[in-house]
Amino acid sequence: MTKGDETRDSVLREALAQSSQVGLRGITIGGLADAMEMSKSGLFSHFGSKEGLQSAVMDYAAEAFTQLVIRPALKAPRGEPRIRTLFDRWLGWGGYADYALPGGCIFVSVASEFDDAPEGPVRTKVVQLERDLLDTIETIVRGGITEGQFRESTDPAAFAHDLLAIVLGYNFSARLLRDPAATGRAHDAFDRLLDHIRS
Amino acid sequence: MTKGDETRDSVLREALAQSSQVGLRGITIGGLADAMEMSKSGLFSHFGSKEGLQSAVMDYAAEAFTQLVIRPALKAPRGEPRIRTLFDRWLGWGGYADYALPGGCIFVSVASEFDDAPEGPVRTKVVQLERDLLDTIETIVRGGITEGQFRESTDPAAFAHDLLAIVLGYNFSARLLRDPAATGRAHDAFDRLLDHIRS
DNA sequence: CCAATAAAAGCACGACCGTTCGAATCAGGC
DNA sequence: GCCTGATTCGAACGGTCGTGCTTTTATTGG
Repeated sequence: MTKGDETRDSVLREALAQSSQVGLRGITIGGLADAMEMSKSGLFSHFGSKEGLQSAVMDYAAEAFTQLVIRPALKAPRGEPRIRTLFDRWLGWGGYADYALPGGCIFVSVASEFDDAPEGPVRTKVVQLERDLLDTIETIVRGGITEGQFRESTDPAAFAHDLLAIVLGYNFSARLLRDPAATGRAHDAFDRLLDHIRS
Repeated sequence: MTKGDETRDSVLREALAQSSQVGLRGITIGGLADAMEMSKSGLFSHFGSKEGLQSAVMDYAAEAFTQLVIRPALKAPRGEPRIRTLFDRWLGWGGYADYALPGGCIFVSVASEFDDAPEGPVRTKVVQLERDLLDTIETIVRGGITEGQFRESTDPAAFAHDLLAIVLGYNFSARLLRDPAATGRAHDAFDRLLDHIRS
């Protein structure tokens, strides 16, 4: 990895951390340059535009999420263990990297930030990544159906949607309200969701 | 109502509409002034600071929500009809006023915006209003328990949390993904949630 | 109708925004 | 160890941000 790629990478790591707290729109070239102790223009030249930076952050986040959440889940046995691993890691993946995401899951933070945004490359990317995430969940569910662990009548898309809703609710309780019961409730909801599709 | 209060009110209406789309942080004194066709300073003088404006917007939103969602729910019979009315109106309250909230429920939009924000008067207000909303749901659930419609063992706080999660998920699917199945899924999830507490 | 008061406008400010560009500095291949 | 290209920097740009003043205009009570 060349020097340029190296700084680009560490800039993205910092940008991801900041985005998880203030959103993709909240990050600032100047603020990022300060945190990295480099010049605005030097940092800027790696991305060409703020949109380019935002897109790069989302790509970087997707890569990290794949490595820290999805890959470990796919290593677990098909069906319930796999979906449970995904859920557990998802709730806490901000803490699993050598760096941290102080603002929790960025896919949650960013979702409502772009829900009413006009069409544009960043929104398109956000939507696509969220869809990819739902697709992954659906695939795992389908695997569980094939295994016979989950009912034939299970609707994978509905399950994925409901699972995402649980994570959104968890984020609300844990981060906004700082409710200590958040984790327990999320797991309860998850168990109930699983009960419904178990055969 | 004096002239000043009148303009203040219409500014808040516009500010609420904008906030539902771009968030409380996304609104701008200048942008608001343009939309109202008045000067920045004239508009500014009604609120004293941007924080003051943001707080006022949340108060205004709470008032509208009470009138358009909570009050109609409380007019419905206790128990299931009441909680169902709340849910239905909640999903669509952006369209119920003579003005519209083009960005949907502002309590949803704003939740993740402030979840990692440092303590401050606006965050405090947001948290308090969200808590009030959960309290209202809990009270309605307790009413249903008293009526005998809901199980004695029902946990009103957990129900309120789960209901909120459904709305968050609905917002995600409907507004970010623009999934036409969003409404149906939200109602399905709501029915399942009710099934669980019905006696 | 006029005076007292409230509301709105005009203007300027310092700070920060994203972006451009030319100059300085550095890295790696010969 | 130099040459070339990659990388970073410094300074500046036009804009917009929130906010403070002073002045002008509108409203209202007597």
